[in-house]
Amino acid sequence: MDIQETVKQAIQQAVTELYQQSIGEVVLQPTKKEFDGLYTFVTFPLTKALRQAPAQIGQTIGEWLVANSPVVSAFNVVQGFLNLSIADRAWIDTLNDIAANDTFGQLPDKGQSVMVEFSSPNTNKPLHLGHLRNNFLGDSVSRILKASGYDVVKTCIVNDRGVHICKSMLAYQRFGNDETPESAGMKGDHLIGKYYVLFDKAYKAEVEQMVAQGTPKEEAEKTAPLMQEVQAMLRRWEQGDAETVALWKKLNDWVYEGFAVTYKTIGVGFDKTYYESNTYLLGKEIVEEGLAKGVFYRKDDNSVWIDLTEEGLDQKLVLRADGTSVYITQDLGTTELKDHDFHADRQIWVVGNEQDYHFNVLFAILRRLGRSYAQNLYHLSYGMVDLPTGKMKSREGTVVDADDLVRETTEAAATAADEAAKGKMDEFSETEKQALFQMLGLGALKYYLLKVDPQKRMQFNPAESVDLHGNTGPYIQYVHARIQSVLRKAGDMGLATTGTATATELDDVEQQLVFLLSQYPQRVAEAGADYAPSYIGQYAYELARTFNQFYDRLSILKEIDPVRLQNRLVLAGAVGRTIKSAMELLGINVPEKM
RNA sequence: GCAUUCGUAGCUCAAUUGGAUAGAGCACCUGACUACGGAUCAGGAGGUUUGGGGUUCGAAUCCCUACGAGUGCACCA
Repeated sequence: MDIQETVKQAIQQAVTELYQQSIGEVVLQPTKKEFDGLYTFVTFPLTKALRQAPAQIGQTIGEWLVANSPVVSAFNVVQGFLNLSIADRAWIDTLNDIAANDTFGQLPDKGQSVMVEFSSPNTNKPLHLGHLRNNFLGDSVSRILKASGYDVVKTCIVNDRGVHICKSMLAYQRFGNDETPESAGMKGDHLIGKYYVLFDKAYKAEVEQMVAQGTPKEEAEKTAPLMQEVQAMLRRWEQGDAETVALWKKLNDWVYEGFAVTYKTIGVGFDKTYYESNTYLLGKEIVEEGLAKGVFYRKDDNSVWIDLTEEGLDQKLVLRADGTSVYITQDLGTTELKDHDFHADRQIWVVGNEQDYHFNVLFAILRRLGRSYAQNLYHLSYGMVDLPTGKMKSREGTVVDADDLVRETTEAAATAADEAAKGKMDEFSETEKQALFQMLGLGALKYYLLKVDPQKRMQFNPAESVDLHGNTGPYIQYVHARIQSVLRKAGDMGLATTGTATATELDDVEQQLVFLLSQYPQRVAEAGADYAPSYIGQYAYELARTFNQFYDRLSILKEIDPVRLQNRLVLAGAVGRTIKSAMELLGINVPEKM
């Protein structure tokens, strides 16, 4: 059993014996650095039940613990805070348990499955910075849930049909001259994005001209010839017109080829991909069902609605007067489809917070319809990414392209390595170097986007995102490389780098390191429960930073006492593996050398 | 206008969910290298947690209010 659990039970027993009362769940917090001890028990909440002053309770329980618990070695009381020190022996046992555990951080199987939907791109333009936050979040949350003991299914729903792709198709038809990704020397997604921009320009010019000739702006936007043609094209697509469908397939395939390259580079993938062209007609049967159940109602014009004012929401249209479906109708259908396909115990959507209202409505409708899975749906809503110059706006060309960004961070890592590596990578081949630079660049980028609480809006500062110092991905990667270097050297010296630590005493910073290691499974569980990769990022940084302090204050290989030396090697190994594990939960790889 | 999220050091973010003197990084200043990897470490300076009220042993966190910002309020997706 771990130390924390042992201490909690000892406190419960102490209260029972000393006060003849039982308290509920005992909460321990890490002791603040300026005080002695590693665990703190707050006694204020007990004053009423135990009818004693907080400090007195702390003193009484503390004395009992030192006398009766083998793991508690000392205590001090500050006001209502009981700070507990733990015996070195207990920490060394803990370290050995961790070192011997090949799957440390992997929590027991929960026997439940979770479906995580993320990425979900449109096929009319390449991925940008906002998509990266979405992809990294979805990927990391999937990994964390898996480590938390869930069976995870990663899904993506590609928005491959509709007005937006028709705009690119029309522009390509007009101005494309049969250009291909090969002939243009562009990735397919970028090529199609180019035509999307071209459409927008031509369309705006038309509208402007009409306005100049006296047409009201709103009317011009609707009746501009290009817009009319796009609408006509969408209708032809929906009717299955062969030529239109062929063009649509050709352009979408180019986009998928481009996306595939990006996904491969950033290390993200899916177990199942849905295409909206296959699912956009779903949901109508559910509308029929809702009408029959009286959950929906039909207006005179034949449109179908639901009244959600009781839930604090509005009246919402679920089917148009002409019988066609809207966004929410589709989502009702796809949610049902996903449930049918996988029967997951929970469905999660990683979607930006601009759609908070949409998901409130979606979940409310499914509850009204009495779907058994409706209680287990969760919208992982994340904040927008701003630039130092303000919001990203595709119209104003201030969008940061994902491929460009990954390339730039990789180049920045290469530049930095020239200055910092000082010959450590001399034996690397050119491809090994490139692989390392990409690992570091991506590590910097992923860590930068994941260290912030997902729910919060965040600012993207390009200079900070490629920084290698301080609270960054490469800092943590560096510590891993550093540990591996020490272990390699120890191997060269003929020292055993695995095995059991037999020391009886620990330095403060060693104790602190083992304590941090022991917290890892709990942090994984919390990150899973809150869908918060940021917890893992902060943990990895704290562990790496504490290791650097340990490394600076105490020598490993120059330690003359063989018992202490062995202890430090086991400790370093365990820290290295835990850093690697934590970074994997963020989708970040760590190097052996850098 | 209605709904909703948010406001913490110069900047970017934390704060174990109501606990101790609010912590990190960047930037700035000062120290430590013929090194177990200095892509590091140690120290300094930097705060009325947007303002004002309230709840209690205790508030950045909960409630009210003012101000400021984001997002949503389509028969688009």
